[in-house]
Amino acid sequence: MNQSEFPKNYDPASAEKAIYARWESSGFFDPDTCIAAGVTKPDAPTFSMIMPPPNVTGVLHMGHALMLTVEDIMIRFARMRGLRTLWLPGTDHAAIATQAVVEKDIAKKEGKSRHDLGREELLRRIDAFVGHHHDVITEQIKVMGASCDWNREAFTLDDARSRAVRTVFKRMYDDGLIYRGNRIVNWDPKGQTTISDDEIVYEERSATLYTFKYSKDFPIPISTTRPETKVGDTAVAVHPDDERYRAYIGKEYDVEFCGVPLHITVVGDPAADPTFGTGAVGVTPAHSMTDWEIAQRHNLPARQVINEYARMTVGGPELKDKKVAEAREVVVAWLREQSLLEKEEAVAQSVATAERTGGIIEPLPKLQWFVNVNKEIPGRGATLKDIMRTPVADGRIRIIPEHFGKTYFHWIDNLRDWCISRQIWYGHRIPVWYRGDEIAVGEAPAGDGWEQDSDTLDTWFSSALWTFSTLGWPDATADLQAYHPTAVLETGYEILFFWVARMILMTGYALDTIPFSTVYLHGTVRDAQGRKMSKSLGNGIDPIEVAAKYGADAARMALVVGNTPGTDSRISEDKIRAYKYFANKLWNIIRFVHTNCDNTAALIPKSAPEARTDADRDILAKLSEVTTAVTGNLDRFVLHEASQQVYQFAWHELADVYLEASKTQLQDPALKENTLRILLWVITTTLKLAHPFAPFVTEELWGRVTEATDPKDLLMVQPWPVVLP
RNA sequence: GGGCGCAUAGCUCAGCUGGUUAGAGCGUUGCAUUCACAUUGCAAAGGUCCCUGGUUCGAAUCCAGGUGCGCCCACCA
Repeated sequence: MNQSEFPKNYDPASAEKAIYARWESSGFFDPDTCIAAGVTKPDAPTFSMIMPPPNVTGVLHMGHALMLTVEDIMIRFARMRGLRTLWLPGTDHAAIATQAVVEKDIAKKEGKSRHDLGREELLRRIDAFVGHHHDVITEQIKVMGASCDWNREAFTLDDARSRAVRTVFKRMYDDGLIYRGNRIVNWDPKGQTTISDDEIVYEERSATLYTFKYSKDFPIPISTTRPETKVGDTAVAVHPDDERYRAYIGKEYDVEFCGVPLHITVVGDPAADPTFGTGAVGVTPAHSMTDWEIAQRHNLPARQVINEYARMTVGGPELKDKKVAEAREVVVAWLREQSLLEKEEAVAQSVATAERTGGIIEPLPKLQWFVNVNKEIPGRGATLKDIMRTPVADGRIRIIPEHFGKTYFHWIDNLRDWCISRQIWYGHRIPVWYRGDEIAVGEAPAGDGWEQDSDTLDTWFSSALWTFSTLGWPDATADLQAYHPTAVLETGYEILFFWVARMILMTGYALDTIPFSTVYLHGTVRDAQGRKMSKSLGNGIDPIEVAAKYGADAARMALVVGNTPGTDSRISEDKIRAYKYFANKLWNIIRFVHTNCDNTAALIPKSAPEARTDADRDILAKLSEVTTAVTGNLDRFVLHEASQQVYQFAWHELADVYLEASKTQLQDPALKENTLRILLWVITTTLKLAHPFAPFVTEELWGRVTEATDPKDLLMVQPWPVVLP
């Protein structure tokens, strides 16, 4: 082989695309093909992972790149160890996020709202948007080298997943776990929809705490930051042991507050904190979660005074139809006028806002669908909370890093019923049909006059089914049988609650098993200064650009080396460049052997060759050591150690020490051939060890050393090196 | 208010169940180099392992307290 065929430096840009195409055309991403071709034994144990589906809202970022890298390392390792390995890819419809992006775009370009377009037209537009992003995303996944099975690709909103959603919904409804109820929900007036507790972002703001009485005759002053809601008060709550107010408990008063007649009952409730404000709470059941609960305990009526557009619905012309902020001023002015205002204090307040739209959340009573997490499941002797807690508590599900288990339990302990209905159009429509007083659940009923619930389901409802809906459930498919429960769920710690917990819930409920036995949580990828990457800061590093410039292998290594699970990491171009150099180092190790040997393929030993010099013995011993260490670390998911060990060995043992020693040994005719055998043995083993981390360059070099062209000779399906005892 | 985590070389971080002179990458400094690679090699400098106390033959590692950061949760009216 001459110089032009083996250039001095590795050029990832020209090699990677062709290598991925070879992998894909081999069909070995699909475990069925592996079995058919004989690279995997049909009775081999399985190793399966379902890819956390990226949102079709955007394109891939560094967080996705980290996810794909970690998962691909696990998958390639498993495949090379001879396991029946499945990595199933997919994308997520991300209901609220996607609809919000498309609506915003239409508003900007055409000045139209969703109501101008209508439900069908909006959905058509969203589908077009989603189709485009899906294609971009799948290309990007390939750029990163992900060896996932595209034959089994899934989408959270396709027909198969829809059927799974309807089936679970129906079953839960029949079990009384899904119910419709009038409850206080987090209403986002900007997005015109309900959102879950987890989609709320609290913002620290300064506010004024007003202390006043409803009227001159009312005996108890109250404090609030939201005087405008007081027109909806039906009670005042005081602590039952509070001496100051005990005498008033049970008394009822009629007052006129800012032109609105109120009927106030004084109740004793432990929720009232005697040390806060005046120790008495004005209870507004319709516009506060806490107050709603107080009202439930004392059978108090709820009176809605704010509508879906955050405007007042009661009072005279000075109040009615006003936005809440304006109404507040009106009420405060009235209080001053009436000399009812006793105190004004500046306080810090955390305001609930919607994660997606930034709108200030207005708690409202609404008819919504809920999942009851505290009800005993018929015939199971357990609640959904129990189902979430038990497998983690008893160790059937292992969370890495371990300490997230504590956070997980803490979250479950504080969990309330899950509101699953959303007032948006994009998503799984709630599978409930109404006709007068009749109700049908699950599938559309025959006959005329039925109308389907207009709401859609929370995205996480369908995501929660992901490990089994992707494998064909509710049918008892061969895939479901073979690959479920999956081996590992690898995802970011920020969605432990959103997603991981709910997968455990749904799988435990629907299949009476666990969705996965290991949860591997990765941290957030930050920039070199430790800031989160964001569009507004403009500090994002695009993984696709990086892959083009330095190679996907370099990006993968940079993301994994020194990055422990559950911990945020920093990435910079400097770090990525360092691993581009590593790929080049591997390249030149092989290049060196090529310049000294023109029949590498024929000389590759079948088993460990004999050592004749101290240098030989030393490198073979080191090779065994690193093989054992890397294998052990990959088995335990300690990727940051394993990747570093490969790097260290290839560069500082093989290249720096043995290659140098081999230069003199190659001059000795008595040693030359054996030295080449050892070199080839060590090199081929090293390529195998490095392959999960840097799949492209190792595959390329493997081809150059073995000169083999049969798909079965691809490095990706070679057996993992074994250390003989 | 409740919970979780972090503090180790100039920078970014490893360091498992406590055990020789505490490690890596990047950076810095010096030397080398027509020899696989300058995307190189060799070498060097650089650390009270945040503080205090405890357990121990022995602590970066375990325990308690403190200080400083960060994150998550929450019904602060």
